[in-house]
Amino acid sequence: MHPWPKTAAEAEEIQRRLRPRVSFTGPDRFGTVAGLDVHYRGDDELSAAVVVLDARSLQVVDQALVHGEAAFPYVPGLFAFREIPALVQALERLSKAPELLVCDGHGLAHPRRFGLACHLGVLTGLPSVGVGKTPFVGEFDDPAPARGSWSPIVLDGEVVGRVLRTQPTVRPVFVSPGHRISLETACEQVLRCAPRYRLPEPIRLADHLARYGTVS
DNA sequence: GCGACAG
DNA sequence: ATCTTGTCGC
Repeated sequence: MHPWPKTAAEAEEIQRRLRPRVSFTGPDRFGTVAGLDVHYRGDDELSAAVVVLDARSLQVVDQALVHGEAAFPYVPGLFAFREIPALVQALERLSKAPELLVCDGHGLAHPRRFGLACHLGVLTGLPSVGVGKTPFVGEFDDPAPARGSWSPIVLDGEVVGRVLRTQPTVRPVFVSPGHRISLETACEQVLRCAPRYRLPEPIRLADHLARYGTVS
């Protein structure tokens, strides 16, 4: 991870410079799907995990876990600079690159339209989608109670994501495109990855791996 | 100016 | 993110 920012101003400048590289078109079928998550143990110590699943069976086919330190303080809007170095290292330890990255954090639904999912996608060149557990930016209505229901997240008059209900009557998740994917395909993939629980399986397993050191 | 603010 | 018990419901 080349020149890493030292100040918030530098970090924002990097976001504005990389933002134009984001693409919203790409594959709409994926053979493998990777979930990424980071677990903190203290102020700076962290564990970054990546779990790769067969997109069809949702069975684990690969995984990687790295321990390191946060690369930047936590600042809303600059969250990616904290976890990206460790997450990229974890991705490099996989036997082969996954076809889609499911990130724990927003993508386009970001103040400068360049959240963690976009950043990770652009740096790796891989399709990516952002899945947030809580809202960050934009306005939205509560989606209907049925699984698959959704409502748009609007920021400055632009649709930047969707509030998606992955399970009946369960609190929805916030989906936004990362890189090389459309909002429609992003939601389709997140829903397919969450057949049983609120959070998509790739993220649940990555969280478990980062937290306990093992999947399952 | 003040408050809110992904993980 | 993390600090934290019991409790309600399928």
